[in-house]
Amino acid sequence: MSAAREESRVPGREPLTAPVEDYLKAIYAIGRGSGAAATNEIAQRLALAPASVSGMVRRLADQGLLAYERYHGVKLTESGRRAALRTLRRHRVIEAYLAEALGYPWDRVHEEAERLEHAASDELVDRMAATIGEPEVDPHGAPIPTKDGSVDETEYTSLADLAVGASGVVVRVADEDPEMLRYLGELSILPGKRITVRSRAPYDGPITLGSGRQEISIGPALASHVLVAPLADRAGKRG
Amino acid sequence: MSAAREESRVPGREPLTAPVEDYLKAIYAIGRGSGAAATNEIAQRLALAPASVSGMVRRLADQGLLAYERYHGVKLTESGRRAALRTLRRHRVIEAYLAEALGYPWDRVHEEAERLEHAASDELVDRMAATIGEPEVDPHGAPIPTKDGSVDETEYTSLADLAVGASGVVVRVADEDPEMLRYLGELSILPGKRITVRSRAPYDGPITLGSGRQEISIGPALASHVLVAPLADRAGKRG
DNA sequence: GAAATAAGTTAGTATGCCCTAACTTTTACC
DNA sequence: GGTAAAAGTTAGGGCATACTAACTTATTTC
Ligand SMILES: [Mn+2]
Ligand SMILES: [Mn+2]
Ligand SMILES: [Mn+2]
Ligand SMILES: [Mn+2]
Repeated sequence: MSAAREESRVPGREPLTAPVEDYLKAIYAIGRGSGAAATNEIAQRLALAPASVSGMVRRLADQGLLAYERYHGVKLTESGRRAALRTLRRHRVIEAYLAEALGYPWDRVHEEAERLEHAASDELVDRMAATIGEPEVDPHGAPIPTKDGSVDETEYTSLADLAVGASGVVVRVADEDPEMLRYLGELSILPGKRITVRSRAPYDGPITLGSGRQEISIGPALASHVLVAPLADRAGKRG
Repeated sequence: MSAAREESRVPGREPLTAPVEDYLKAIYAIGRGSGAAATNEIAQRLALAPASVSGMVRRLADQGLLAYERYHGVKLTESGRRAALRTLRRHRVIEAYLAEALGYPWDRVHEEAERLEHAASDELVDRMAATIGEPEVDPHGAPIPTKDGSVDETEYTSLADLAVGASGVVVRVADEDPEMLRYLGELSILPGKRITVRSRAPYDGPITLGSGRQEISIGPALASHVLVAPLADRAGKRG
């Protein structure tokens, strides 16, 4: 009868499980900028059956991490967003630390971080960040959320969308596919690299790029995974 | 009907879960030197109900990790022992790395390692070990198993068992209780320290130690958690 | 060696997270 | 705006891991 005897249901006090953290990250990534995330999209990202997502999403909504409207997708609550960003910070600090302090190649940090992000304490993550000089981006150029939960949400243009003749600086590449990362490395399409779109063949044809003094040609599927900060240069943006 | 269609039951190929790894470590620790581990003792170490241990132990035996005789405890099989030592290596390398490379205080490495040991890949652990110069012991003096699964199993004397007048070098202290570790640190009872037993009061009374040029007095409960390598010195071992 | 105690097991239940199959709701299209 | 396709949910399981309560086996004690 006394309230003190009841299950103490302070939401957000108990540590989240690894699956829960991965759901929140996925939902954050899909709905970045407050959009809603669809069940099927979550399922695809996490390689789960849609039915599994329906179940989990309901539990997360009960815990106050999501706003869920049946048949209409989910959105992170403020509490869910904070949790997502905490995991994202862990993930990216760990990636940066592995690359910087332990010589991990950039194509293998993601997989390792995907597990460690659920096991590392805040203190460890903070020590890692301090040791490598508080980096602002991970090895793939993704911004690292701060401890207080803010993050740069600038939306960049993909190389696939950059106009012919335009130039940009590579700011970020997709981090999940090791083979793709190795290939980008070979082409030295790396964060910081300046690139100009020379031509684009029709019907999803190859995109020819000027990078340094070489000319390289990539498909649009690859180009779409490279984000650039456009530069206003001689060629302008007409295309 | 074809054997190839059957569930492929190659034992020891699928990665072990965190609980399983912790069971194996506990069983190894209890039965070090091939003794058997009792259900209640496993339960106590892992802070679980004995009934839970009965259940888990059966599954582990089915997987070939344990030899289990109902009502008579368990022993690690060769495969179980290998798995236990792999986890132990991870745990101890991680502890050493946290202390050495990230400035973690020795009283907090254990808890962090207890989680990371299940998430770190072999490659990460090997890189950590290489980075800090392939240490042979963790920060509490426990020997680090090698990659091929061998480990120094020397049994040391506890300070509680050292004869009055005898001296020894501290080789290892219990690693689980942070408060105890902080206290030992204050007393500078650390691995490498040379200590002489000056006197021992009866009825579990205090043990007086000479350490450096100071004299300190500790209870037998604490002394039992400090392992020493006895020195044959002037005082000898009579006591 | 029988009774008392300690140790260990089984039965039954819970929770988290996943699955497939069958159903319902939404949406897209003519 | 009715129907087909797509998207999403529910129903019904499975497995791993834990718990408590009740029972069984082993050990200790007199
Ligand atoms: Mn990543
Ligand atoms: Mn993850
Ligand atoms: Mn430890
Ligand atoms: Mn552990």
